[in-house]
Amino acid sequence: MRGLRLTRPRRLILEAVRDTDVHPTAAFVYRRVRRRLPRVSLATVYRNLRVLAAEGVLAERADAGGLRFDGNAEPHDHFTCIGCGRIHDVPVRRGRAVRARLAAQTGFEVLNHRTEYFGRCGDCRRQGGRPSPKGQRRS
Amino acid sequence: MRGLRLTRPRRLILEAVRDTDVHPTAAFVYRRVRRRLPRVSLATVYRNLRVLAAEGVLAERADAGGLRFDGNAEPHDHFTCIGCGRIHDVPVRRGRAVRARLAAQTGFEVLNHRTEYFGRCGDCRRQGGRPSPKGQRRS
DNA sequence: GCACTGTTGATAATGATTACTAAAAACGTC
DNA sequence: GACGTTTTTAGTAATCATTATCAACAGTGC
Repeated sequence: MRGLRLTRPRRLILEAVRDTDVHPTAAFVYRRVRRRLPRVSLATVYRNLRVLAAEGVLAERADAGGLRFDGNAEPHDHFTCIGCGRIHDVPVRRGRAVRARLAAQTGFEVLNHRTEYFGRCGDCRRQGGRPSPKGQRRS
Repeated sequence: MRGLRLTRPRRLILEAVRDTDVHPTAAFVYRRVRRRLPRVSLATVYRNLRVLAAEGVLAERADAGGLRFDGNAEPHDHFTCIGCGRIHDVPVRRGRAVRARLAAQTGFEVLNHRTEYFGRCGDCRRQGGRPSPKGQRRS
């Protein structure tokens, strides 16, 4: 984290992302930060989420519903439950081997890769039935 | 492809997606279709891209720049070149094993997974240097 | 032809994200 | 701690992608 001033809005934004496990959207972070800093601006939230992501303090990811942020900046994969919509972190799988194989097959230089899993989490499996509508909800 | 009328706009939209290798956005498809059907509406393009994706004729995917469509509806992974921005199809890797392992570790039922690779394609490697700005361009 | 159903084009509405700007805060220097 | 400089902020307008609405139209079967 090179020269990066930790102003109060910035710190609260970072804490909001880290203190939840929902891989929040900007709107979610905004609602959270507003509890402690009611006059914060939505633009400030967006701006700082991008700044913090550029610094590598946060990770940024796009999914079907838009932009999401992740307080865990270490490499890891994601599992999205189609029942409740929650996104869980899962340990990243193999490293070099897959990249080397793809490179050999295609001539691409693979610098990075990320896997997304989709399915049903333990809770939703126990409840049986099909995905509840609330699963589609954004947060 | 169950009962799905192949109207002229719909057919042209499908062809536009299939006749390119760029994994186009809706705007790109719109521009293409307009060449042959100048009065087509952007809403028609969006509507039918969704319809065709729902039918399984096309695949829909979200990335940092928004929605993209893929004429290849078979399971496969993607390699995104950070140099030129192009997205290449790559064969999907192993199937069952990885899902089973994750299920055992977490209790999740994994129904599907998808891997995104990032790196530099053959052309961009040969040209050396760092990513060209045009790489960020949308199409 | 006539009723019925699905599709279209045009445009308005929505929602997320970004740009802009004047004021406030943080900093370094004296 | 006042002063000039730089960064950051709040507030708001602007932009952009996507979706909704709806009247007109086309296709089908009777």
